Amino acid sequence: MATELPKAYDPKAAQEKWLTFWEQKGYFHSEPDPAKKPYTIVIPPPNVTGALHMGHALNNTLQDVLIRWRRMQGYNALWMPGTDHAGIATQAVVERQLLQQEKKTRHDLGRDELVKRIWQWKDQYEARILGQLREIGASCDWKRTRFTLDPVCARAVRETFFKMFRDGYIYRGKRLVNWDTHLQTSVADDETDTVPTKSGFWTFKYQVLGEPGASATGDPVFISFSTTRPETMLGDTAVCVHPSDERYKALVGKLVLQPHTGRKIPIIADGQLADPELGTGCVKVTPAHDPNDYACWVRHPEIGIINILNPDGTINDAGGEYKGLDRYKAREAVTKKMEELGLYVGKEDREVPLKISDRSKTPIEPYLSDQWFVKMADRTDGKPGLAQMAMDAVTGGRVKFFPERYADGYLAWLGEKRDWCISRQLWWGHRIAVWSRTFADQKTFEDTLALEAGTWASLPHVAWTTQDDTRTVHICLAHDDQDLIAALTADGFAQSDDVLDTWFSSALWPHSTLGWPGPTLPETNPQRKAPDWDALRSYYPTSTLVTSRDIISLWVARMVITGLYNVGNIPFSDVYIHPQMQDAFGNRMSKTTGNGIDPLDIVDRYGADALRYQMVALAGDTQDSRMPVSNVCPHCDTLVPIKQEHLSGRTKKLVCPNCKKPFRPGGPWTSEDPELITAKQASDRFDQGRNFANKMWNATRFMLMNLDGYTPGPVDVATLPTEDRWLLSRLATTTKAVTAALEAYRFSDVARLVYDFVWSEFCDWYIEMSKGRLKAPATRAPAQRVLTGVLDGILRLVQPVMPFVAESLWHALGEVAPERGLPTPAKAEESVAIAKWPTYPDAWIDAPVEARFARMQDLVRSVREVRNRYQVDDKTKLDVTVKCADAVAADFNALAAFIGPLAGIATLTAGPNVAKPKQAGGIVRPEFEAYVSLVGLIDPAAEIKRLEKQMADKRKTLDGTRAKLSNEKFVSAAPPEVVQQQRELVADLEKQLAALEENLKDLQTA
RNA sequence: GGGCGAUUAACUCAGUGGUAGAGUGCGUUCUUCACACGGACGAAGUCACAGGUUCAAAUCCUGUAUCGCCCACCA
Repeated sequence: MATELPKAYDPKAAQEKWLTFWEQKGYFHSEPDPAKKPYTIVIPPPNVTGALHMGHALNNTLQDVLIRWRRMQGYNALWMPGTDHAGIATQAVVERQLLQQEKKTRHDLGRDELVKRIWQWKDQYEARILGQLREIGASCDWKRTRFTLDPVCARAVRETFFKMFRDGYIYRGKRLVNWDTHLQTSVADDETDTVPTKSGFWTFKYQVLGEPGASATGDPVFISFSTTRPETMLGDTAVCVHPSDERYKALVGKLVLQPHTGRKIPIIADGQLADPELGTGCVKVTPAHDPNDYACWVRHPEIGIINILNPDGTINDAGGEYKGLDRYKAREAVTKKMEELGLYVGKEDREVPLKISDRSKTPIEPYLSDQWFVKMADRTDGKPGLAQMAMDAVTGGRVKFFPERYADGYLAWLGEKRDWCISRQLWWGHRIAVWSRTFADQKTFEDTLALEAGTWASLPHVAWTTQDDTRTVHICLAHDDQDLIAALTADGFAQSDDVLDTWFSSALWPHSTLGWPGPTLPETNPQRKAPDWDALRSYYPTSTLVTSRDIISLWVARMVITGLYNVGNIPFSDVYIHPQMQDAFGNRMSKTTGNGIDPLDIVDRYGADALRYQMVALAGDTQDSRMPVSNVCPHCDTLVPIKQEHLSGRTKKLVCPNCKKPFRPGGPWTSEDPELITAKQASDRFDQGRNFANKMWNATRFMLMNLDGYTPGPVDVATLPTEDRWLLSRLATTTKAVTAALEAYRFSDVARLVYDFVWSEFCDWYIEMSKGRLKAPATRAPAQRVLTGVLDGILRLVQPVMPFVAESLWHALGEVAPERGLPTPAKAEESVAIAKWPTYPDAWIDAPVEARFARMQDLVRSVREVRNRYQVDDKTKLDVTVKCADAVAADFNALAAFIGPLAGIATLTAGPNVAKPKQAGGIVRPEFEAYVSLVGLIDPAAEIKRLEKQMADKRKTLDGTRAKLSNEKFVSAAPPEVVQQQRELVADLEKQLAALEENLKDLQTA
């Protein structure tokens, strides 16, 4: 007797066992190998800010499916794992923790100490993230794990920055940034939230100066304007009206008095800034503190630009008597002064959109600051324009998007060719390697340049540029030349405090992790492997990038840019964009709203295979995919679906509808609540995957119980019975379709195809049919060979999606049938993770056999339906007579050995001339003229009603189709095969209706 | 405001011109020797709405509505 498997699949045991096994075998490590074609994926590095969520589970499962599949296909498959330092997000989370736990700011700690703390945080969360990836079965090459601040990456960042600086792509410029006054850093637009906030809408007036400062009546003339931020009046450099606004036409060009500062500022006309319909139609212009005003200043630079804020949000010297006041205090003071001067017109309460920093949760100030930029525009000096270069890669088809439509967004964004601000006022990140000195006077500036420029120009690792308006020299070093740095420092140069935008290092990820700019850098971590030119040559460009659409511009576009710029080649040929997950109500999942699910909750409850199966199943080509979430009652394990009302305002307590006990819903809680147990989260969407794993487990279990005496041997398909040929036809078809779906990134098709084949065709039909054959010695051996051979193929097909259950069953099967396979058996590989991806001969695909089998299935289902409708118990065998063509009868006879047991038929008589039995029960299914002997089991009235309804439906279809066929236009315009098909349909329906009619008569006379 | 996507059974989704599909759930039934995380059978849909193209529309076109995502804007 073969080894017996437990009755149910135990995911936990399997996961632990096979993770260790795979690692020991080293299957996932890849080395450059000229004999094999490479297939490479670099992971979108998760931020080290926290744990992985469901979006990561989706993203990484899909990558793993591709990698495992290509590995089986014989590619040299490399999946490069790693994490991202996520500058602002990580620093903010550590700073927040520092403030909460120690009541300290980063300035209390100092740069070195804070960075040290963040490294500690990083080590902790990196380990956690990599552990989570491992747990869901990600077959990454862990030896190549990278972090965006690794020396390997730092070197690439330094090199890229230097090259871009030298080539004139990087420049110093002013930029109105989102300034976080609390963290004292600029933040990106997407790192802010806009929240409606109660505030005011003030209206003031400025007095118009000029000849002779009066109206016709001699009274002073005023111009009024509205604002939501009165304190910015301190920085006003103009007031602006629409050029076609008749009310103000006469005033354009005159000056007004800014009363707080005493400045005389002009009235200008600008159609883009002022809207005559809004407010007074006149608007004040504060270029340094408002994005629109800034844009106005760019159009009218003569008005000037005045910064009134210090980095901490207090008013600076430009604010005169208001200097040192916090901006909100200044707002009051400035307003009060206007009241005193009689320039205050009014105020209404209004809800205004206020930009809040995601990280510090404090209001953002638009703030003018010096930043480093990468120039994206086309160039006139023959060097390529970066944006255009990346656009050409997509329009030229070298980089392809799946689904294609995402290319449009990519091209539209790049088409704006907006420069990329790459400096961040942070401590956590790649520090910018630029040393700068601002000279106090023009002469020293020029003298120094005259003296030093020649020296700098002669050094290949030095690039320099000047900012003439501020008399500043910027020197960029390709590497830390300590002597030069010492000399520069002695000369008054200081290194920039800024670090680079996180996306700058992420943009290099595909080539920096593969060793660019080579050669080998000494590796400090003994467990990891340093990349070199060889790796870059072998694995670059990578094959597929798998990501979600929200970072197509931030990340994908920039990888294409730097790949082309640094390596001279695209970073990847395919970009697959997967859907985003939403909750049951179409809202995006997030921890803070509590509608997300922790993937490890799912692994724990349903198993990693179930999680992965579901991720694959929902990855269709639409943008979004919904996942209803439930809380698991910690008392009685009931699933309590999350309702819309639970989400608004975060319900803190739920009562289980089943056991009536209270619990705290799962969500963004940072700690346990001793009073109220916190629920884990779940979703019954994962049932399907869990059940599927168990189904395969039990199919294998059945086989192991029936493989006594198994001997391997070749199988000649042509001589096999119909059901075997049907199964092999289905296997070959399915395998081909699965392979095609993977090639086209149609993941949901993969899940569906495999599921249907295994469950419906293999288990429900073939295994059931094999039971009889396995009992008879004469037919046992071929059935065993087909069963093991097909299961072998199934496990291979399933491995990329559900590797744990596949590996478990592979080994279980291997114990009994180590040699197996179709058509010729071979020794099975030691692991399905490295087994060959299956392919079967096209000749196996046999449409006539499938058609015959479908008829048999129809008959079986029909008889079962009758049994069920008339409540005939299973022990009662039925006699069935089928009137049909000879060919069909032959099929039935060929399959009679199975039809009987499957449908509980005692005698089956089939042929064109069979006589209807004297006491027929009813028509089994109108597709056949089939009669079942059912004595005394029919309720004629109910049956007549049912038949009439059925006949009415058929007649409707028949009439419609007949009308269609009698239409000359249809017959002439439609393709001949369609016309033929419709004719057959009519004939079929007529036959069915006639049979139903006859049956109805029988019933009426009974 | 612009772009993209969605709207098909109670739920989650397939279905791109020719008789409406699956899984879950639901109902009936079966705990007989792979699996109750199971087997068998069944009920359930004006394919969001309105026009148009076509012999023929869930499918193609136009518009409307609702929902979602991205981008821009909001003195």
